[in-house]
Amino acid sequence: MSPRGRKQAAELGASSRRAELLAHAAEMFAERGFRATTVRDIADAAGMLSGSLYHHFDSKESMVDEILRGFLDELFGRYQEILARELGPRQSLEAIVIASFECIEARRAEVAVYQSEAKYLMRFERFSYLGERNVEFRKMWIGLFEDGVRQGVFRQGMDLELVYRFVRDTVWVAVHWYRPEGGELSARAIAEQYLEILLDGIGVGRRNTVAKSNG
Amino acid sequence: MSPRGRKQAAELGASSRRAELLAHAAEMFAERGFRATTVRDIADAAGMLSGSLYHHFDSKESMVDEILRGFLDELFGRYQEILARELGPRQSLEAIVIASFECIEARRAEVAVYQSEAKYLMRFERFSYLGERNVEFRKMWIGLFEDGVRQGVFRQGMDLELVYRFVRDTVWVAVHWYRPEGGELSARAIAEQYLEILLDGIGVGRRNTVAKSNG
DNA sequence: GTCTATATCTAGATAGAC
DNA sequence: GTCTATCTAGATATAGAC
Repeated sequence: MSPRGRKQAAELGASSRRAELLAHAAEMFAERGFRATTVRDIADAAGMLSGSLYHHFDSKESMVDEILRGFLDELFGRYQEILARELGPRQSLEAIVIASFECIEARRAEVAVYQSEAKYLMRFERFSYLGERNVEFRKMWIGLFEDGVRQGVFRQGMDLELVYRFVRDTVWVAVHWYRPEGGELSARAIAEQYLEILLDGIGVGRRNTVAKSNG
Repeated sequence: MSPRGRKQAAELGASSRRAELLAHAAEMFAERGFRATTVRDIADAAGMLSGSLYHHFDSKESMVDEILRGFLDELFGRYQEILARELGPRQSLEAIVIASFECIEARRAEVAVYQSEAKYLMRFERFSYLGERNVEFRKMWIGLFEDGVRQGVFRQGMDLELVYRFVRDTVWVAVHWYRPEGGELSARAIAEQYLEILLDGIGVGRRNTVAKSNG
């Protein structure tokens, strides 16, 4: 083997070990939470001792950082790509919801870590990008809804800030119960059912019968 | 003051101190998470030293236990009460959603603790009641939706397990952003907007236009 | 009922041998 | 690249004085 070949193999070996450690870490951060997971837990899962882990990462924080950056970059790229296609508000909404559920399917652990730890981590300067991403995501969603209302495909008179929060939350909390392995429901199938509820509602016919509050 | 009066005052003092400590604990568990909150944090907030806290509670676990039991008992009682009124599926749904948002308003910290810590705590025997409550809540919701479909007020052909999860999640995750103090939106006002989305959807007219998956 | 002092444990992280 | 050994900090919890 040439020196170059050896070097490449070594790098591949090192990076695959890194990836393996990250995968274990993501799984455990998702399952028990970031703070409840010890570096010993992660090292154990990978069959090494905690000291050895520091050859690959310089802290537990660096691990969660890498996990979150990777996930957010991909997700944001995917959303941008869909919007760039200019399908119109309704089809963009559908594509984005489907992409989100597919993301849950493909990167369950990462999504769960983001979902349950972002709020806590955001307070540290190192993780300020989490807040920035939130702003971007919000702008994207609200813009989509505004377009939809303007074009007459979404109802008028809704509080779009609320709509945004409901959609965002409902899509992402699914990560806590969605297990593609066991059941038969594909990400697409779930997305379709969800979109049916979101676009048409669960009621039969239009109502406007909820008693309005006095205040 | 009579001996009896003194005893009552002492008990009242003790129990109000307990309540105060629990309130601080709930606030901090909600904000930073159960494990990230130290007994020192709680004691500090109440203006005492960590050792003194153990005069009132025998462990940090006991504190979160008391918080969750109190919250779940009240919430479940409230739901039962609404169902006992036999208002029919649609009005029951509306009343339960409104009651849930009111609960978020009135007991924000407790709801947040339940929301973010139940999954972790459930694995310990001491907190097995969390799992039991989940089963009861699920039975109640699914039953409500089944009645509604049977009576023709909710659409047929929906996966009610999915509907249940979406409703449950959307209602409860609101605790992470809903701050009644600042804004003008009352719990009732949010519940109404939410019910409008849930019952009628955000789309204009019926569609059935989501491309069905091939699988 | 609170304080002081401290026992005990567990965590993240480092240094140097192999 | 992994192991052994260990440092340091911070956590829960306890005991006994006041």
